Amino acid sequence: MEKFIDYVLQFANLNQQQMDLIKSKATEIQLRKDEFYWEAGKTVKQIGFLTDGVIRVFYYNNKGEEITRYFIDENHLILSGNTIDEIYTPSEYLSAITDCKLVVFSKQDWKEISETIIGWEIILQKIIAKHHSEKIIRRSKLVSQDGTERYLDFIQKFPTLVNRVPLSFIASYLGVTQSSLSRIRKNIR
Amino acid sequence: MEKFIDYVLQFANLNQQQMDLIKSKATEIQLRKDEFYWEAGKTVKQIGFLTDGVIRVFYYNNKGEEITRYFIDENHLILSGNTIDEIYTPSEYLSAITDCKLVVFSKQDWKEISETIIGWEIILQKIIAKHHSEKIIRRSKLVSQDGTERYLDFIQKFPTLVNRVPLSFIASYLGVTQSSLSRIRKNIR
DNA sequence: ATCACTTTTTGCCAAATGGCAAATATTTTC
DNA sequence: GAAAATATTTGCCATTTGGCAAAAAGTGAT
Repeated sequence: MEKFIDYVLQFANLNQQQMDLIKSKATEIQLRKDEFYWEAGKTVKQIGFLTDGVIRVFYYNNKGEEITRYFIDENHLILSGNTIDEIYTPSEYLSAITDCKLVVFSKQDWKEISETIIGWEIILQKIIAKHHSEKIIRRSKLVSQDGTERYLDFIQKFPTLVNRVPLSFIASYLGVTQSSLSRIRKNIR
Repeated sequence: MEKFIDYVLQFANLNQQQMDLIKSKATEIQLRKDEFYWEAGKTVKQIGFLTDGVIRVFYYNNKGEEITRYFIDENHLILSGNTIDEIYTPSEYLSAITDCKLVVFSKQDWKEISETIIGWEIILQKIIAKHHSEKIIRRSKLVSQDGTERYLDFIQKFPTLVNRVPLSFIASYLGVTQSSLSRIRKNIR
């Protein structure tokens, strides 16, 4: 819970009253490994903040293969697609790679909280825009790199994920097969 | 000019006064083929809308290779990075692939226009978010596709670009070499 | 029409990656 | 701690892509 308050404090000042409001509206939930947080086609009714664990975002391509689009780790808002919209139905899945803890707010409560924190709405837009830009840059870079470069880039950018995320998911994220990534790893050592 | 008004009308209603305001603030400019619209490191002072032509967005990777990140064609706002911020200095280049016509607004005028159109600010955020999401999805898809799939996807999504953009830029965008793309093209026929 | 210049295609071969299945290694469960 | 389940590595070979340079095709100016 404190983690979420700290997160917000990075971007806006909060007085005691605001903090209390946030705390009163927050619900802490847990996900066990392999549990879904979102499923494609099911409307999302909450805004979530991940305090512990790792979640992966994936979809099925037209060959029916599961493609990992990215990972979310602790201390990040879950902002896939247009979650913030009042009604949002994702076209992809979010599932827990490890056991997870989250703080969630109903959209109604979230709205109420937003309204009491001056400028929060705009700040949130900027956070989203920043996340988006980073993802675009990150995905774009992959395209012009070979497997080894992609992997080196990955471990440099997400050192804390490497040991918590199965190889197969990283491979999918990087757009190489699992066996290729295994060989790439071997060559690096 | 009318093209820009039409663009805005897709998202918001405008009365005569608002249209006149927009017209009075707009400046039409032209770019000749290969001219830069933005250069990395040079602060952007305008908001631009492309009415004719094609622009490509590119950067240099760590090997010094020019990587095309995407193309912008007519009737689109130029919204790379956080252009909308008051001060924005891009880290990439935008250059005209064909002769281009644009409508541009100084940031000051843009702000003034925004303030007279109710909800415009929010609508703009949504447009940006939508553009971003599309780019993320588009780039992500590439990663799990081979060259042929990437190219087929490209011509399906951007049929009007294929004949106006040199092969080498498309190849760079798709993350394959020029000669590979040439062979891919041959196989498709 | 010709020349100069740019873009695209092609040939040749090397390197990287994929596909599949079996062998190892690691983790989980009882 | 052993058995079962899951994840990773490896071997083998086919396919794809890259790299480089030359040839061919296309474009534009005179």
